[in-house]
Amino acid sequence: MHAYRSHTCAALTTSHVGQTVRLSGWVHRVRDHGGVLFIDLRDHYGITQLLADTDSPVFSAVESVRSEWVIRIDGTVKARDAALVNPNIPTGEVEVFIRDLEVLGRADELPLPVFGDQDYPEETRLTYRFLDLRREKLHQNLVLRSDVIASLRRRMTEQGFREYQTPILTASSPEGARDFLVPSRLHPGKFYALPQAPQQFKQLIMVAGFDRYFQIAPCFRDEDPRADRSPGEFYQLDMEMSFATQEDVFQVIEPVMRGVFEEFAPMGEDGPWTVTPEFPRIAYRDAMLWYGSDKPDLRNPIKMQIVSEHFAGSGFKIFASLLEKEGTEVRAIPAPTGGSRKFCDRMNAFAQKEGLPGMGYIFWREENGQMEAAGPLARNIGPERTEAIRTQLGLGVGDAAFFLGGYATDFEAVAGKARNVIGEELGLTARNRFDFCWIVDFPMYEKDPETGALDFSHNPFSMPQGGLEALESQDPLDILGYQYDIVCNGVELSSGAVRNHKPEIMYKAFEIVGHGPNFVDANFGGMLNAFRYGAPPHAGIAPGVDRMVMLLAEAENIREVIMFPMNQRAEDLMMQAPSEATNDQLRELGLRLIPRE
RNA sequence: GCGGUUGUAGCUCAGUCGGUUAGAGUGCCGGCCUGUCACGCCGGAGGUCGCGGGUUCGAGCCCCGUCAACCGCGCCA
Repeated sequence: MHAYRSHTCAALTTSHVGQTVRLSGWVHRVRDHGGVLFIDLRDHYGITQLLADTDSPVFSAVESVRSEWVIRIDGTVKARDAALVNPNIPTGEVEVFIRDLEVLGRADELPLPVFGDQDYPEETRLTYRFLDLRREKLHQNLVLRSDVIASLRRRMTEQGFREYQTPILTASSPEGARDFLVPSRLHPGKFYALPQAPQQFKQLIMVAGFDRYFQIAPCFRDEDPRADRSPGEFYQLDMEMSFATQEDVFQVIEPVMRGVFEEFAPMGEDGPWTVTPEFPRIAYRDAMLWYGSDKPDLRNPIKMQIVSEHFAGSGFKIFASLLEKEGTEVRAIPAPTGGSRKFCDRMNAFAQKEGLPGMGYIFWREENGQMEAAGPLARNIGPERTEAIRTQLGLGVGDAAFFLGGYATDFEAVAGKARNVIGEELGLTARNRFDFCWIVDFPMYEKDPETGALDFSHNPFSMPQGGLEALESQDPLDILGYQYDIVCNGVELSSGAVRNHKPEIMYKAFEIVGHGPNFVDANFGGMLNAFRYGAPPHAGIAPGVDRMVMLLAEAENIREVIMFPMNQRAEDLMMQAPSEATNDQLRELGLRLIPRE
């Protein structure tokens, strides 16, 4: 017989009754009744109930085991009486009578119980991650993660993509985020950088003629974390394809995403969560107008509209005078079923908390058998304008609408948040669904609101729509890029682009933001040089693996889907990273530490 | 860097208006218990109330400072 086990803790059924078996695992729970005691034995696969009584030759030894000890037992499989079956576990119809016991690993008193599903502080959980990972939820999340990655690989491979590795120690590239630097021993004073993404490498792979590349790629960015953003490192399904248009990328990736989300959809009350059959495509400008965000949650049916005309020259002086300024507008957030003063006041308070002067509202109610528009705004602008607004928004009795005015860039973000809160509070936002969309037609450039300087609004590798001609003839702020995002349930899952593979367009694109050829050569020389020797048009995208798993696991925090995550301060509490370097190490690298004030 | 929340037993938490010996559940240790599956019953140990200072006759509670964790902003595809 095998040294440790003949079966796993999930394997035994009534068909094994009478057999002598060997099991190993962790002591999940002990129930000691004096003359008889039960142990739930747990391994990766499941739980099996063991029992021993005074007839067992090792009874006294069994009495001494404690939670989370690792043990090996030999025993006899017994069927349970009908009344004693545990329907909650797959092995609930049998149990194993212990005849021999070996303690393989004792456990001290636990700083974090494995049994039960109570919440514990992050600090404890991260310090004892190996215990937390034994717990069912986290354990399952990481199994899910592995299965999702395997599925992504299979789906990409089936479409003719191959996985190629790119360097981890590479050169710094100014893509936006702060680099992690690694000092070079052989070149004192010089540094490698960890890749923020394999961006330039995958484009070089296209130049090298590999046609279809993908990689489950580690990416490194030295930026502060968020609940949905792990400090330092994360993984992307990075892909790139040659002779491809934006449409080709969509045709490849959409079925991969839909397939994976259908394959691993969580179970809702009415069956598994559903996935958008065909991802709608929404222009960036429309997304900002309709949803106040470039990552809209489409489970929420609310769509904002421009209603400036109803307020221009109206009796509501705040908006009327506002609209006399160039570039201002008034937008409405329709709120079906939100027609109560209490709700409207609460939303107005929300807007004030978010830093706006307030959020005007109208709501419609029935008074003496007649529809009546209520709220201070309605009185100010009069019945005709109020009715025109109601008609435009398609609202009726019991509904409300909120209004925000000024420069769109000043209130858009709050409007987007308000839309989320309204959808959530009124129960309009659907549940148990993955609602995907493509956000397309991102602007190439944006203006810094403070300095007025132009900068790339996404990354500088995208091909401008209209090519060189557009760069030379159009107002930079009007130029759109072949740049796209996948968004699911309000989460930005990825962004991608048709790449700019022509050196002359690259130089021109950088010139617009004030970078001369020397800057471009110095920072992107490796890639640009390759473009001089026959570069195919190419395009790609890079969906974030951690966020996909987060959505599928219904996790609120990205640490719930990462095996060994760092904390909010980018520390690994278990491995004690980062740690100090020895003087010898520093000397070898030619580094000296400067004390910080 | 800034803002918010939190910090009391190994763990999860309660702790009233500032009041005399700081509690509960769970875990741990001991005892009892032959059908439990969150087993049950009895007993016990376990506390720098994050840390420092202050107000007060008296501080877990009030004030000031500080540290840490998480969430958010800045930052970041």
